[in-house]
Amino acid sequence: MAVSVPKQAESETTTDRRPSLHERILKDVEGRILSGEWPPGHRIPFEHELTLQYGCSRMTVNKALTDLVKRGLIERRRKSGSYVMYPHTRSAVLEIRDIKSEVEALGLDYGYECLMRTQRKATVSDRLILELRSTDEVLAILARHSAGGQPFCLEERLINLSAVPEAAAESFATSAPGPWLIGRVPWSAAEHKIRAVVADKHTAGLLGLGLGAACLIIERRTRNNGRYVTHVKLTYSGDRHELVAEFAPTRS
Amino acid sequence: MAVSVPKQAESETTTDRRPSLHERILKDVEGRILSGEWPPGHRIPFEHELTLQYGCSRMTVNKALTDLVKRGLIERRRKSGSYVMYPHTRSAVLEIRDIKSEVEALGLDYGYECLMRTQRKATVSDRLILELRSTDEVLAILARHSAGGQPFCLEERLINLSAVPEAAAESFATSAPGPWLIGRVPWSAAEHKIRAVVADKHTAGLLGLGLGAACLIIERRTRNNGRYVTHVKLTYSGDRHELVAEFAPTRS
DNA sequence: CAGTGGTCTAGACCACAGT
DNA sequence: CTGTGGTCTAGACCACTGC
Repeated sequence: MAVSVPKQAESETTTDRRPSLHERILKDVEGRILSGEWPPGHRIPFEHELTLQYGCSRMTVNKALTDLVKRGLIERRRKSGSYVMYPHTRSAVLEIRDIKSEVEALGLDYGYECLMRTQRKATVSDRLILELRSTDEVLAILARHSAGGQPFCLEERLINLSAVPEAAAESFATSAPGPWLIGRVPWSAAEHKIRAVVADKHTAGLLGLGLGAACLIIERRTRNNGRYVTHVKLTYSGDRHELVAEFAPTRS
Repeated sequence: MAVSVPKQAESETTTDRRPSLHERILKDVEGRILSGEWPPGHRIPFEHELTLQYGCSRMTVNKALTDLVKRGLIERRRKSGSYVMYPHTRSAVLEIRDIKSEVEALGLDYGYECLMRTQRKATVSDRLILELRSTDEVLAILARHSAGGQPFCLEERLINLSAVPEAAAESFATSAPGPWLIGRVPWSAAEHKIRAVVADKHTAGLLGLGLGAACLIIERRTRNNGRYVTHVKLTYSGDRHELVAEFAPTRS
């Protein structure tokens, strides 16, 4: 019969045990890396050494170090040890939010209106964008989001009706397709393209901009189960809107 | 004395054991979620049930499910169970690459030239941007990156010399400060702002653009050890450059 | 060959939230 | 009170790799 083992083996800093042990180990090592004490290329202690330092089992140490690998801070090689990674590619987490919450976060009233809604057989352009067969049908929507009574963002959306047939029954007259799709369709991957353009006459008119104004364009194509579900092109007034991205030391 | 336990307890799909067991469990559950078989709100099997299904210990199941929590796919509540998350905020991983590799990835020759380099006591503007004291010194650099002989991107950089005193000895005449900093200064966090503007006369001249061209601006402020290390403003020609972001189901 | 990490086990105790 | 997840242990076997 197995013996009940005392929980804490104690090293020295025995106070606050709110954070779990593997979390504390992770933070300790992370701290030494970020402070520069352990520079890129430095070999961090072996698992069995940390095991002794923290008075815990190898699984616990392993969990912390495995997490650090996922965060891209260290790299581990068998027989050799664990090394602080050289920062090579940096990634930023760009949070693509729901437009309504985006507007409300600015403390403004949100408005939505559907300017156009067409159901059609996929055109050549549609087929290129969503990788469709010519027999597929799509729903094309042009809508405008507003903030505080002013035009905020133009949405040009294409929905693959073969992937989301229920969308055909929705009018999207008073609520945007984005949130509807999010609540209904499981997502697995998406690609984003971000670029700047000068507003053309049509866009400028719909967004209430002067001719020649700069616009920020975000295009997103969402994939699930091996096919593209939807494509959306969002056009923002360039000087009224700013994308903010937080940094993340993600693995790459 | 502990008994050596047979490694595999086998359920049914016993073939390929290249992927580890916890990885297989993770993929299985992930697959059911992404396929829509387990929709948002669905309660996935308890750990002890999966333990039986896969014929493994609870730790192995727990590892898989803990990973799914970190990926934002499920949520776990004690006494209640584990539930498929409703997708609320979606995040995209925006990869901010080194400009040189960016250019070379396009198959073009990369060029760099330093247009201005000033070392000075922090101005009011500098102090606001990097949160400095008035006694701090900064290095200000204006540089141009080119691709295939054409101007590609303008870099306006500010380096906090209190954080990186070694930078004062660098001329940055023939190599960009970005890669130099990356190899030298540990990073912990950064903020990005992305927006579109119309090129002013000066910028248009330096980038070889027509008046009124749209530009994509990326500003990045890098933090380490509680202070800002550097700030950089990159100005790209809007229609020649496109930011690409991959999707990531990161926790939020 | 020997040492490292990768993975797994069969238990255990605890915190917490429903009932 | 009971059942769930959160964490941890003291082992174990294996794959890989540098010597």
